[in-house]
Amino acid sequence: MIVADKKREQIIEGAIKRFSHFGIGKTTMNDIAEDLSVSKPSLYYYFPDKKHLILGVIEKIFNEFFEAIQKKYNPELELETILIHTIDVRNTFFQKYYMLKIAEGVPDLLNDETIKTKLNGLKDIEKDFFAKVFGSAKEKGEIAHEDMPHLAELYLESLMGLTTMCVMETAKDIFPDKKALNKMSQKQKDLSSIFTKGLRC
Amino acid sequence: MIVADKKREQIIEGAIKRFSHFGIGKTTMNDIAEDLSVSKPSLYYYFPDKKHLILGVIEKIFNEFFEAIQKKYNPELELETILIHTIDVRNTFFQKYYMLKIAEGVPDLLNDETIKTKLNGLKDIEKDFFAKVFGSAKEKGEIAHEDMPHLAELYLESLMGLTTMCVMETAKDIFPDKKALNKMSQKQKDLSSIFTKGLRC
DNA sequence: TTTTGACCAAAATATTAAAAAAGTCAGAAA
DNA sequence: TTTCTGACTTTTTTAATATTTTGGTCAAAA
Repeated sequence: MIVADKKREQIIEGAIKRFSHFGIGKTTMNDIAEDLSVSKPSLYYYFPDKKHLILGVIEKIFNEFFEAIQKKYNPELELETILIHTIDVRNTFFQKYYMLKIAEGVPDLLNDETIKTKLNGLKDIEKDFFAKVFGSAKEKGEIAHEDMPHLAELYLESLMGLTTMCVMETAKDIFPDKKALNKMSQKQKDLSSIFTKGLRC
Repeated sequence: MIVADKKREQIIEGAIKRFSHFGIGKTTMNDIAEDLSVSKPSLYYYFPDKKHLILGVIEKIFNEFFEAIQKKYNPELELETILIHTIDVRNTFFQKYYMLKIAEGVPDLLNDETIKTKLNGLKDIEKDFFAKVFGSAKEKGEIAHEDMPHLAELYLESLMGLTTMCVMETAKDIFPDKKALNKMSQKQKDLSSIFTKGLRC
């Protein structure tokens, strides 16, 4: 890796530490600079503004996420098992980076076009993964269905919906406890089980 | 109906008109009183405070909702059809009373114990309805499953999750348009279809 | 028993001043 | 030339305050 890129990575990693501990909204560029023992203008040498640093953080975390999913993915296994494994990876990341909650603290971050595009792109990548998983299950004769992208979107959105329900039930500014998290996870798996069976007919 | 109760109902109906037009947060007790051409203390003669008026509103709307669901419910029909009918009723109400968004505008209304209890109670009623529907489908041999309450909770929460996803995609303070609403409705129905099939095995 | 005008206290809102943060730049260090 | 920084400016947040609105009360009238 080029030296400049390495430095860029270090900054992103420093930002991730702060973000995942205090949230994006409560982290200043100075905080990050101090953690790395550099000056603020150094940060601005590598990133045009805070938004692009956040963008870098999002990208890095999701890459880590997609890698973890791919690593755990074994096409040999039956569909339901694959989905359950994926749910575990998803929720590990959900827990690890809970404090990031992109929407929170930085009001109009989600209204920003660049951020929205990036987020949608990442969502699409996850959707493509599930489309691939469902497609592979079809080839193996496990399920009978046509429109895989549509199926993937429906499944993914149902999972995310259950996650959101869990977050909403949790009091604001409080980390959802293990119990609630397990309950959520179980619901997602139960749904996956029924979902899988439903695709067989 | 006793005269006093009739007056109470009129106040609730007046409140509903305001609430569903401007939201709870933007509606004052004076607004409601003026609409009904009475004084504010009159309102307080029938309700100890605004919270109890809101409680009355919630109760009335949900009663209307449950009645509509029951009315459309025909145990003779097959499970999937029943679920689809129910989704239509649900979303009609969702649209009709979208402006109410209980959480919004009135910050700690959802933290209030009385409101939470009421809301949970209503959620339980809907859950019981679905448990009944699933139970009846089982008796008819349509599905094979044991824990109906659990199943009902999972299904209901998935529906609500998809609704929430739709709301989150909609820009703040803007009514979700017909297109988005239809898409949401379609997703709920697709999920119901797969869900139903998944319960057969 | 029901309703109201006049009133009060609490909460929301608007205003302003102070502090903190984002972002810039000329120039130093590597 | 590339990377970095101290000192600076500008924009946002936050805090403090005054002002208005709103929820809620009460004595008295209908």
